[in-house]
Amino acid sequence: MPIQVAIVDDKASNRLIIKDKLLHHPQIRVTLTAENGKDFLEQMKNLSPDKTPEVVLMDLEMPEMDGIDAVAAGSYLYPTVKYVMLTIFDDEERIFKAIKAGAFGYLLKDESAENIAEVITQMYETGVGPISPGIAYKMLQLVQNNSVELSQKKSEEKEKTPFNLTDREQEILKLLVKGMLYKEIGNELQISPNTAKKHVLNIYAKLHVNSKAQALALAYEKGLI
Amino acid sequence: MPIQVAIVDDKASNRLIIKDKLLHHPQIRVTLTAENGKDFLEQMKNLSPDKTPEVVLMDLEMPEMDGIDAVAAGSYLYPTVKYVMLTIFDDEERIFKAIKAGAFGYLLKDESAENIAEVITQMYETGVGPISPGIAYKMLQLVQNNSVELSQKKSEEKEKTPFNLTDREQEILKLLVKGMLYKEIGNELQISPNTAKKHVLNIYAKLHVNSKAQALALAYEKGLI
DNA sequence: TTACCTATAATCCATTTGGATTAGATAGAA
DNA sequence: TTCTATCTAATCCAAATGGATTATAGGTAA
Repeated sequence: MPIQVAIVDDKASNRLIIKDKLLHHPQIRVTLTAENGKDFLEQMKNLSPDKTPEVVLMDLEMPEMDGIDAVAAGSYLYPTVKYVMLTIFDDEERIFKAIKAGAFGYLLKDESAENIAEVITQMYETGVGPISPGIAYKMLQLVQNNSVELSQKKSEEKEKTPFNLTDREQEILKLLVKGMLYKEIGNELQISPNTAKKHVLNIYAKLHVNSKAQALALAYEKGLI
Repeated sequence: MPIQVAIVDDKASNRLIIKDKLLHHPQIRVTLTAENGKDFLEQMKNLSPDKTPEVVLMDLEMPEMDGIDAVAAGSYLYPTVKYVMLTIFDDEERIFKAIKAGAFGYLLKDESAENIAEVITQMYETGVGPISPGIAYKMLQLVQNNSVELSQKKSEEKEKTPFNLTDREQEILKLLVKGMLYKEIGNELQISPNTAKKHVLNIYAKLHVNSKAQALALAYEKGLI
């Protein structure tokens, strides 16, 4: 089955050029094109799940909604999709922002057909595309200078569950903070939505809050998740 | 002139394997091998300057002195040398420490000869190596999950409001993420709760979400707040 | 065994939210 | 001026949520 690819670019000519370049690669099929971030998100919403692209080539600069915002929303709404930023020149600053927003690679638009195809394939298989020296250098500097920490803590014995949440409750809290409905949580955990709700209300009681939004705010601020 | 490379690994077999892999690449010459960090530093001290390696492939775990300490000292004593960490498995924590200590690249030991050679070459030419997909993935996750910022804000350049939220909408998003009800938001801003709701729904439309919880999740994860 | 906790599930009811739509006021751009 | 964007506000309706309560089953501790 070919890798399903979406192209998001405001210039029709650019979409065509890239599409053409990929035409001779049978393992890749362009199944969706959009002319800006908003258009992309709207089309995604009305798409049957089996048509969901695996890799999205996303222009950085576009009217209505640019590529960074589109990736930010897209990587939240469709976390399995891999986003590759398209740039004309090496716009490191914005590429970096895009990575932070959830992009996993980038491509220069005038890349050869073979390179584009290879990046898409690699992206699909390994989860990341090649990182240019410039971006890698930036990331390294960042890590060397900024006090970024790995989310370790593996050393601590059993992490005491905050607020005495049970394992199940913690599990449900994780889904809760993703913005899921009772229905969806129940579905995810193979339990009745009523039960999911009961758990959520129990969590509220333990956290001393009384709404999803409050629970999320607390969970995020106190790092419960 | 070939790139001069050092290999530091406590297992003789590992040193041999890597050396062999590089044997067929005439542009690379292994000029120094050491079996631990201490050994490496001592050999470096007694080396004529023209024999100084340009790139050092450094194992992480070694007796006497491990790779992290060796890089820390080495990058101070010989700042022009590029240090590439060798890992068998994905040891995030220590790779990370090595970066902070001054390493500029990472390689999985079972990487192909071609990939190792390419990393060394790029390391020599550009200062950083194309990071292997596994490590790149980790770096990306790191950058994505930690709210790190690029060094400065590049002069002025008015910061673009994310998702084209208006000032009012941004103001309301701030209250939203505190877990407030429409009623409370309206009260806070001295407007009708209906108006507050309208704003909130407008925000949803711009973020392409359709619930408070989703908006909060997106806002928190993408650092809109 | 009894008592307790947890996970499961359901029901009733009031409140809140989300979606769609309409509309007035104002300010700025074309 | 006309067009457009923004902020304001309201209404109707359906869906989701929050609160309270009841109930069953399994496991654990006293």
